[in-house]
Amino acid sequence: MQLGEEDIVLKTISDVAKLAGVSRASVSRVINNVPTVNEEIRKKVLKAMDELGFIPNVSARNLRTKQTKTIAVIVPLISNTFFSRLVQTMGIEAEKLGYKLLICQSRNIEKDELSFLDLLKTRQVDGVVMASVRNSWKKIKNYLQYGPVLMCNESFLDEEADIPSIKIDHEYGGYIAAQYLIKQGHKRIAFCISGDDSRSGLERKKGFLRAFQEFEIPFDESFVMNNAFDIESGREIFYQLLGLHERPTAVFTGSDEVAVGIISEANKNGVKVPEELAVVGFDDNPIAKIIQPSLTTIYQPIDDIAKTSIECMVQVLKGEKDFSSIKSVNLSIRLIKRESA
Amino acid sequence: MQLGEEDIVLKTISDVAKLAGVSRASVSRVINNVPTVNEEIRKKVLKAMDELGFIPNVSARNLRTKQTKTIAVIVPLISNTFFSRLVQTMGIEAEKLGYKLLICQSRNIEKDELSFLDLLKTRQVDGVVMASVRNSWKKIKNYLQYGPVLMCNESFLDEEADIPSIKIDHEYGGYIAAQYLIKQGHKRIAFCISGDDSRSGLERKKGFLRAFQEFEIPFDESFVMNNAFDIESGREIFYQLLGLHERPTAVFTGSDEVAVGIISEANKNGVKVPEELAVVGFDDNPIAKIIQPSLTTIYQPIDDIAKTSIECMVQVLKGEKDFSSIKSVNLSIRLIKRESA
DNA sequence: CTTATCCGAGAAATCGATTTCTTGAACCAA
DNA sequence: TTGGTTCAAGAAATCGATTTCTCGGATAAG
Repeated sequence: MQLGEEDIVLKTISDVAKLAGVSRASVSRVINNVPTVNEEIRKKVLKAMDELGFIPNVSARNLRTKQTKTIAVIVPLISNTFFSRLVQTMGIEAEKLGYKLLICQSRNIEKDELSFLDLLKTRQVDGVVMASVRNSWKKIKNYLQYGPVLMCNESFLDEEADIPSIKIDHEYGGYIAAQYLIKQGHKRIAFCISGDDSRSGLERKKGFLRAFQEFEIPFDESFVMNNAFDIESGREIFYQLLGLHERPTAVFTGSDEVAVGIISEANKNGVKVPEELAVVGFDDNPIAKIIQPSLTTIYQPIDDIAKTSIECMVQVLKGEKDFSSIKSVNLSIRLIKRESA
Repeated sequence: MQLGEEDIVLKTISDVAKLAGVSRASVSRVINNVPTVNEEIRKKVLKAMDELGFIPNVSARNLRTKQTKTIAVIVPLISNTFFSRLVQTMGIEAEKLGYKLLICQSRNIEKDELSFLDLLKTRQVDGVVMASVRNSWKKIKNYLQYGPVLMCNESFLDEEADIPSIKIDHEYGGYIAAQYLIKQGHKRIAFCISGDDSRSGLERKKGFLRAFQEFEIPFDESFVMNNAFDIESGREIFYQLLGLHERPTAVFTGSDEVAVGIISEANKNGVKVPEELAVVGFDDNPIAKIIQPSLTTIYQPIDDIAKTSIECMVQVLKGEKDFSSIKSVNLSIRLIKRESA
């Protein structure tokens, strides 16, 4: 028993009704601002609520109204700066619109991802925004019947996948990065990806390869570097690049962190950036300007992605928009030229 | 009406009971693994649940059990790397212990902070971890009657504040930073703080000043830099430092980001670090190793702080520990010497 | 063989709101 | 005066679980 616990008696709507001398229904009407309620009754109820320090029990309301005013967002891990920025803006936007944001970290584990989607089934959240997808379309599809699921900066390669997505054009991002490097005379360009189950990574690769095709340059699959997701993995990749029998003259990473890890290690090993190794990142993270040489990268409108996703989800939840009518949107990106390439 | 919405009929415990030919109570017993339930009944219920694809409604359970298995954590903004790391670990730890973590961003707004504490009153969360505090002890105190509130890396200067805190010793951190710089011969050292309502910042300042006293060096209050919280503000502070009539030879910041902003701008302006301006950070963020020159900083055991906070909260919520019996803990920190000082 | 005890499962109450249904007063028209 | 509307407010049902209460059968003790 906690100290003072016995003193706390949470007041219910019935207590308020009794004190005000009205019915529970009337109290509920006052709480929910039903306009037809008589001014005198409203006053009595308000006074009673105030006297008792009444606070409505949200679980009871959730049960009855079948909604929780909560949106879940699934990300791999939140400490990655892209995701922390994304989730920060989503949280603020959700708050503004009267919703709570439940942040779920899947750690890229398929099973965990699904267990977070279960929040929909168990009615703990009203909708889910997936900023990370590892499961197949077939698995995800099943959840759509329980509530709206929105993709955020991710999508399915699967042609038949029919789900809206708020994202940037990753394919185009890969394309302009490769094009820029090729035009600077590079022919051996490495490509970094977090894993072969990264949807956005694969799309970037698609665009990347398209540029190679367009310029009729062959691409060597051994130049694909896996497990690239943070500074530390960037460091390791630098050494892998060194070890390749034909060393690439440039590298394109799916995140600024990886790029920074590579540059940092290059600096330590006396490999000159960009002369001996050009580096292009992705995101335009604050460290892109800090690192020396500063990082050429592809700017992503994170706040836009976040805001649009939440706005869209809330519109659906409020019934202002039909889920099936949501159009996927591609937000624009651009190459930011700095010193590293 | 959404497509297919009319098809979804969520099954309830009554449906399961009917199909299995048992009472609702028995179904509930099976769900909650009550050991006394007959094996045959258990099987029938399990089979029925499976057949119907039954998923329990959590709002109903929450209402009845008066708990939500959710912990709220209040942070200023999540994109700050310290807080994103903190919250990442908290989230994973909470998940492990069967709890959800609701991340609340106060943006250092007092009113918002209180409105998140209201989640306790409305029974939307079982407990609150405050990793950011702007309100006075008097205000916070009122919420303790509604559930456990734990401080995380923050505390009240107010002597009578009686609330447990899992934190590092900020005072000591400020002390060792100042001591280190003073021993290197610095006498004019600037001190950065996010604002004069930052509890942890004020504690660091206390320790910082203690070192000055110990070495009998006067401290000039004009060397206190306010509004220091991210890279950008670090940049601005660099120029403020330049503008001081007697330029400091060293600066101690409350976060690595601020330090990095200062160093970055120093590099651009040809001010040599550490020769002309020594810099000491706080946290040991990954960028501390990346920046050139690398950053001397004070290591904080973020994961420890996060894990301990959540473990502690869960123990209280599970009734394994009495809230009033929780002891505040000070986790150890240490100076990491690199090139910037 | 009878009575006391135990125990598992069903019946019913409960959590605290919202929402539907019902009622009676007020008002108007015939 | 009577019958028909209208409408605000009260009564009761409802959301979907958990938990307490109750009961009857099985077992043990006398």
